[in-house]
Amino acid sequence: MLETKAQRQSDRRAEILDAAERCFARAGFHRASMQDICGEAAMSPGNLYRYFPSKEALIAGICERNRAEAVASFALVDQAPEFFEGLAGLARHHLVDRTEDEVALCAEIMAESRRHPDIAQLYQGIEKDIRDRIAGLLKQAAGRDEIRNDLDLDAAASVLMLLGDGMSWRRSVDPSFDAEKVLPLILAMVRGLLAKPDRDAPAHGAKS
Amino acid sequence: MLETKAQRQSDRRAEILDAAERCFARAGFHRASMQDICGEAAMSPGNLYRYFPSKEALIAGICERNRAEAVASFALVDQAPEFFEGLAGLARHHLVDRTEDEVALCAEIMAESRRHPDIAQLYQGIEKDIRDRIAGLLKQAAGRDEIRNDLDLDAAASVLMLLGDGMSWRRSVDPSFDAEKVLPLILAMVRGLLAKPDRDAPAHGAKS
DNA sequence: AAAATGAGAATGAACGTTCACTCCCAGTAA
DNA sequence: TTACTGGGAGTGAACGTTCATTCTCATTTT
Repeated sequence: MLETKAQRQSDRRAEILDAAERCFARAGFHRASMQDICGEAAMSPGNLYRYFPSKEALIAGICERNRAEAVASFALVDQAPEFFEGLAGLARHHLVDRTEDEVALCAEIMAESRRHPDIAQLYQGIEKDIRDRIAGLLKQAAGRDEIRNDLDLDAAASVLMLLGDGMSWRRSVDPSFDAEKVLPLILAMVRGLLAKPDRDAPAHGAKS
Repeated sequence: MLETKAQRQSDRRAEILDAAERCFARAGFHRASMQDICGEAAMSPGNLYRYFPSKEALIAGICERNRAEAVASFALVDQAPEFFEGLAGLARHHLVDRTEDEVALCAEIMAESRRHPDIAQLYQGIEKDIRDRIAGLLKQAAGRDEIRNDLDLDAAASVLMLLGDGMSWRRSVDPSFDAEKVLPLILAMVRGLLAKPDRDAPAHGAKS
């Protein structure tokens, strides 16, 4: 009884967020009006406002969902047999397999976090979370002797995040960008940065 | 006479663009109103509209200026004695030396180009220009035998641009990001990607 | 005088949000 | 069964505000 009530509410909220995601990905935050979202969600404004108190709350809700998803993807990588393999899987998952809409939405959130202080705080929380997980990954790998141990892990984590941002942005801004094609270069580059210099790295394939 | 007229007009336009840049960097495109810009430029709306026909035209004007500046910075690098040195200089100029406002503005333009088709076209023109110049740099370096010659230059150019975007975004989104600290890692990484494998690369300094 | 330059109030559209109201249905008393 | 009722779900017109843009008129320059 009570359960189903709460469940229904939660489902409805999820539906609304789905609709909002579509609108935001299509038109951006500012150009997607509440009316648009209401239309997409097949719902009147008044009713929508019973589930979310403001447009900003929609954005926040979407952020939270993304965070949950990001965290989940890290859990998957933790189980990879070897560090670079896991990293490659994570990169592929985040940067190649994502749909246009997901990338667009991510770009939108990043852009928005530059202006709305509340969103900025939320987003930076997520960033910190992700950064910590990356640092954890690196530390673990260093412990297992899979990467060089004289690295500034903090700076290395920054580099990895920066690469992620860069690929994500390039995808969302440059229609001719081919993530699939560039990813191997990136991974080779990262390997060069992180791998122990002892075992001489093989030449990365360039001519196909 | 006629010259001074045109000059005055041009100066006035530049002043307005300066004011608009400040406003846009501070508040973003959508939240910076024309009134704000008028205030910053110490000018009435009616008068401002005599110099620029729309808000979008302001954005376009700013884009053009940035393009001109970017092109100029490439000319400087072309004169560097050696490829990696030139690249490092370019990176420093674009990613470390830039002011907060310039980075913010760049982010704003990128975000806006995702929305406004006209801006998108303009921005992609600039991107293409820059990409061509990077490709030219790489080709030249390959010709001089300064970098390996089995590279996919197109993909390598993508990687370099992606790194630039990534650093730029990280700067504008993450206040704790220290470009100065990360740049050496990035450069070492790029060197690993581009340099000829013959001469064994020295270990990049990590522990400071 | 004529043209260029400037000011600032006015305009109209778009937007997020609210509010008064309707609809639907489970529960219950007759 | 039927009639009543309380409240959550849902509606959509309206509100107040903001904003880009335009209009009208004053001032300065040629």
